[in-house]
Amino acid sequence: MIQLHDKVYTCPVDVTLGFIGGKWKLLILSHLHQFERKNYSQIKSNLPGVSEKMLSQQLKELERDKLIEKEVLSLKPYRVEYMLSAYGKALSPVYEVMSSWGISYLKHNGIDYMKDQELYK
Amino acid sequence: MIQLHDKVYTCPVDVTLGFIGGKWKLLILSHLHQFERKNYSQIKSNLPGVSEKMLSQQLKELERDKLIEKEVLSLKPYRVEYMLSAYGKALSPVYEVMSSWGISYLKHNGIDYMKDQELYK
DNA sequence: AATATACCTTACCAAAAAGTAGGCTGGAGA
DNA sequence: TCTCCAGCCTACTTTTTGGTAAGGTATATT
Repeated sequence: MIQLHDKVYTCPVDVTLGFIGGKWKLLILSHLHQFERKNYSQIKSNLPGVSEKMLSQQLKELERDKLIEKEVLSLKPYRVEYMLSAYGKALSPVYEVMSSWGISYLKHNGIDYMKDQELYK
Repeated sequence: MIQLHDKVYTCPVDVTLGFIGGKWKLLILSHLHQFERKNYSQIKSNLPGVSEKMLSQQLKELERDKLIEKEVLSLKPYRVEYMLSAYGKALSPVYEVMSSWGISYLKHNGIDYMKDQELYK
């Protein structure tokens, strides 16, 4: 049992899960892993189905927890770019293994993601 | 967009998340990764806070999805052991990276999990 | 005979997470 | 001037998830 920030965790994996759990965070992180840096709208269109509420909420939490960084490109027209921080990059194997596991699962189910992915856009 | 089993996924990571998402599944998997094979009660005591409902539900789903395997040791007194399947083992880097990420996060917050872990039992 | 332990299941309820819908600023382009 | 897009935020509602409590079988232990 680990106590931290008024919460109790059963093990280190549980601690990590506290930061990247939920429906959207790992998706955001792995997209930033794939594409390096992206602005708000680009992330939004990469994650079909995300609502703006969810996206800005999750981005804010990821930023607060130092998994991603936001660079403000301009203020007058407010423009930003998001990218993985060193902490976020340390989880790269997670994004990669989960991605290839998913791809091979799809392959076993007759879906060749690598070949078909342009069809899904 | 990927369509599979009446659901829509945004990418392969999302597909994988469909199998290991939620509060308990990754914890169960990483415990089985650490300890090789365990019976129901051992898993239960390794996951403080899990209810029997959640545990048997999640074990059942993980088994259905072929991430773990159950060996029935005896029927008359019903005794079983759970272990990772090949599919479950393919995610090992996920368990390991998430665990070491958690440990280093704790270290940065003044908790030396490796040193202190016997204290928490 | 009573209790304890392993291994579950089910019905019901509460909390957390996520979705909907709207609104707001400040350019840029027609 | 009107509309569009980037980049958000907030109130409200719904869905999903997880928790509680109880029940149930079979065997071993005291």
